[in-house]
Amino acid sequence: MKKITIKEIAKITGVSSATVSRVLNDNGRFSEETRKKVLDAIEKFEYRPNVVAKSLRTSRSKTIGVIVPDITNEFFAHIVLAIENLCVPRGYSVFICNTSESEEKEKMYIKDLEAKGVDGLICLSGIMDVPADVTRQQIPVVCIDRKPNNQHVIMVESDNVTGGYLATEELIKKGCQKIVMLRDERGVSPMQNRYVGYQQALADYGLPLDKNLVINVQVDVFSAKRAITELIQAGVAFDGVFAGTDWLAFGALMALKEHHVQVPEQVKIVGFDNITVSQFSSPAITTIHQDKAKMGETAAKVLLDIIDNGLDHVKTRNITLPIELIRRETTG
Amino acid sequence: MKKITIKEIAKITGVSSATVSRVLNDNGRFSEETRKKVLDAIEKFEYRPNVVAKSLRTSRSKTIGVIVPDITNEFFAHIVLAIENLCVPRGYSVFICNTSESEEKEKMYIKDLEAKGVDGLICLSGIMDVPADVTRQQIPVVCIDRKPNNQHVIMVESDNVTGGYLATEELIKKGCQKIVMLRDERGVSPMQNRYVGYQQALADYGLPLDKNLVINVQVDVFSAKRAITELIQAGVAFDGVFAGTDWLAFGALMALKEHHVQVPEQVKIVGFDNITVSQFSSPAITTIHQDKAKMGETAAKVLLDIIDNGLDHVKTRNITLPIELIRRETTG
DNA sequence: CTGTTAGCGCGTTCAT
DNA sequence: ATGAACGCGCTAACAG
Repeated sequence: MKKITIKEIAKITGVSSATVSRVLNDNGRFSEETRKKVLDAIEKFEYRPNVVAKSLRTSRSKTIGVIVPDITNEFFAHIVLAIENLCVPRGYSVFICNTSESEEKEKMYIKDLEAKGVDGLICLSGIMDVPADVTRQQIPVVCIDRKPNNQHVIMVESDNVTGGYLATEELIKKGCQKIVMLRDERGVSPMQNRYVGYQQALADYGLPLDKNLVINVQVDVFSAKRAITELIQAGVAFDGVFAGTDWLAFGALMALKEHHVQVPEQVKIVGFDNITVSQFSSPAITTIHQDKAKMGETAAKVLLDIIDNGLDHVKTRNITLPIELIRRETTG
Repeated sequence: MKKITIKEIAKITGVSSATVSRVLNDNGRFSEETRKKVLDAIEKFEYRPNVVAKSLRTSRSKTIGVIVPDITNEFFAHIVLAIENLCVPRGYSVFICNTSESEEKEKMYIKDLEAKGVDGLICLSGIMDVPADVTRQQIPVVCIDRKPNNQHVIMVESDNVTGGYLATEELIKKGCQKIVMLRDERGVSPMQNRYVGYQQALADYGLPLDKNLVINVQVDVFSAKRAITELIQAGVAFDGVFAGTDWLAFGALMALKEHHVQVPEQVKIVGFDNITVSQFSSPAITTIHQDKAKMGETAAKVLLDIIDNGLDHVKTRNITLPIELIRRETTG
């Protein structure tokens, strides 16, 4: 069965295609009678506008692109889902693009999305800056969880400094004196801010900053496990771990359990993100909750706002979302 | 900066737009000299073809749609990632659509994707049948992990019967006599097949099928936990649990731990899927590994094959992928 | 090897 | 309130 076009609907109803178009887009300048006729025919013949043609004509694709490092990462998946849940009801479709943490892929995807004529872009926790020739194209861009150098880019992130502070404070208040921090070796901005919070808390409570306890790791369970194992084997004394992500916290927990270090009795742990692993591990991991849904929703809202009303219309270029300490067993 | 078009490249290089198009698509019928000229101009002016116009002209969008119940579900996320990893290098983009398990949304998305002119569709573990008016449109459809009624739909799934068999057999061989099965109350086809395997194994080893041990639950941790808790409280005797998914297995484990039932000493557990929760829970859960990457990859491969060569070209309409028993601590 | 022409399906003047 | 005509950017058929 061939697809039916606007022209055929016009012929069927005995009006011109222009009129059908007007009815379709509710542009006025048609009588109630013709509206009925046209709508009936559309219903009857199951007409669907060809969005490609529409897109070519209007040069608006009603589509946005999302660049994400890894969709199998629960944290990102929740954000992406929130973006979609906001955009689709407003008539926008979403291209989700996995970069697998590859800078090259990221660049490739952005160019590709540009060629596809997306109306806007959301970049999640990306590595590189948004290419200048993209932003020059006037395509609105909103970044989540990453500080780009481009000035004219909007940014949405959690209050990582406060998060780092609360995490560290919790450990201190529960009696920890020597607190390890496990952080992303790449020194990305969110992790850097968590580290700032860590330092502030130590300072506020009169604890020294011991650089030997600040460990840079790759962001995966086993790197964390290895790092903590090495610490134990080297005989380094510590009684608390602030892990930059829940997976790092879990890796730390694995290492401690394996060496029969009691958690939380001998060592306490706080993670970051509040993803399921922290909820369901045993003992359950105290963590800093990031409102992933809100992050995605906010970014999408701002982006659609820019698309509709222009960049100048937006007041705040840096949106910081509150975080929350979730107390569980590892600081019990 | 305005976007540059093929016509302008033509003017600049002093050839016709048709020739530029030929060079662009490597369609032959142009000299090496003009190729150079055109390519240079393209490079210099950073020309990018307008894929929307191309799409309108060729009525091929180089885009496929993926319908998925929930992208935050690790199992689905891995499949989707595999699909994308296969499609993108072959020049196809992927629309990922979350139905949130809603039949209405699923229907809506499929119509939407149709209007967008996707070249093909992959449906993941969907609830309803693919609407007839979509398949009538000749849009190729491949389903993963779900048995649709439509005859002309290709199907990719794990060998769930064997999976159910191996899971149950493992429990039996480790000494279990009264094996609970936790399964999806909706009776979807993959789960049904796992149940068939469960029955076969029981029969082969001369164990009776006790309907009281076959429990229908919603597919989430807490439903499983509740179901097992009720079983314990009701004083039902059992020494093994075959859970239809790893999350169900984990819920069962939670309930058993809470009631101080030793796992695996008193009750053994086998899950299904092999996702991280089974790997990292303590004790780690024995499970049936599904090759998610392969599932996504296979479905995508077949779909692109149909798009390129037509449906008739495909030999097997039902593709079954092997599974594997992963022994861990819950059957230790 | 290359240019001319004719749409793909739609929205949008500019008429009436 | 409605229709005719044009063109968005591109590819395919035909002519040379």
